[in-house]
Amino acid sequence: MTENMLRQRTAARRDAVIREVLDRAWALMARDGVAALSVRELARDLGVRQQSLIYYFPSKQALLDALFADGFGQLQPRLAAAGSAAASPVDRLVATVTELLGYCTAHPARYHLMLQRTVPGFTPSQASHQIALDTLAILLERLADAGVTDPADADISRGLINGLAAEQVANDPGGDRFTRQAPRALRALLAGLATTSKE
Amino acid sequence: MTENMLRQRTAARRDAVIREVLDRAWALMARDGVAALSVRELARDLGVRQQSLIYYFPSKQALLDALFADGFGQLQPRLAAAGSAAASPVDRLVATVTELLGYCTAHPARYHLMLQRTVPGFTPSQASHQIALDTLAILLERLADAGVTDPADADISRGLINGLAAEQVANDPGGDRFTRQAPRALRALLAGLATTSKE
DNA sequence: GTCTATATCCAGATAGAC
DNA sequence: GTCTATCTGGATATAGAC
Repeated sequence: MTENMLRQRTAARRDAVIREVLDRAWALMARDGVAALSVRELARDLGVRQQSLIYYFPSKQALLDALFADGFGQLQPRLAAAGSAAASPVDRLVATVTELLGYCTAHPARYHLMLQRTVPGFTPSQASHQIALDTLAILLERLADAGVTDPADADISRGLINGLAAEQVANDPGGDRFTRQAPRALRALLAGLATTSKE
Repeated sequence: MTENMLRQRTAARRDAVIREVLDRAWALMARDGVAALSVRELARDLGVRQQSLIYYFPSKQALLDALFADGFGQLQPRLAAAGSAAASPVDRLVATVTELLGYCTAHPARYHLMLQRTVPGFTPSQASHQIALDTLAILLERLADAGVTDPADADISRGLINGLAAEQVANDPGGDRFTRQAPRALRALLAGLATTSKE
């Protein structure tokens, strides 16, 4: 067994541990809220000492940043694949938005950390922020394909999408009162924007 | 001087102290974020001991609840008065939404506490929640006057309005990139909803 | 009404043994 | 890699003097 093979094995094990830590962190956040996550409690939940986690994540900031990047790393391929069999660009946009809203409402804690971004002292690193921008780019591309090329109109559309997610998570958690309106809301907005002058 | 007059004077003084505490709390939240507010720091800022504030607010929860109610108590008359000189129901709706978005972006901390509601352990009391509902009712009434009578369409409209506020506060704080689109966005959505079937 | 003193608990981070 | 031990500082809340 060469030294290189050993290094691969230990690296793989390290990745597996990190994966488990992130999964447990998501679970705790889902249960108690994003702001309630403490490294101590996470460690207790994992059966180790708080200090041992520092070996993997040197600070709480680093842990939150890893979670942020992890969330977008999961969301991005889902958005990219959404509506691949759609009959029209608008249908594909609707499918993409439905996928996004499904993710947000199924995982309110992720929505809070990744998109709402009101977690106490947290700001994503530049690298993690880039992953978020790349993911947002998918949505903007689908919007453009559906005819929303004006940046102002894209901002409006983003607002509607984010707003449906926000209302859903805040005022009907676990339900679909707001998100189920997304297809009609989007089609109506697109139609309205196309016929409403910019005064 | 009767005992009753004395009681009034001391009650007035108590109200004045409470007013000052709330104002300083809003200022600190605006500076450091809602979640960062601590009773200790607030007391330090006011020049008293943390324990003295408990005389006015028995717990941090009570303080946050008072702030929540105070914010809606200020917002409600502003919304009620908005667009009183408007030429049409739609114009009045636009004026009301503009007022709301102006409040949210001028006071992101209030938006966070009152409408975003992701403050660690905070849930408003039933009484405070009612004030929030009464305020929301003004917006719903203006929407109905503008022709949005279908509850589903009202939900969609709420989503758009809240979403523009959320995007503005999160992605262009201090600017007006999203909120300035509100009039066009609203008019377009209303027009679109009126002509888009519910399939 | 405001204070001192204190209780109790929790957080994140560091040093260094093994 | 994980541990024990410890540091440092923060939080909310209570008891009781003045």
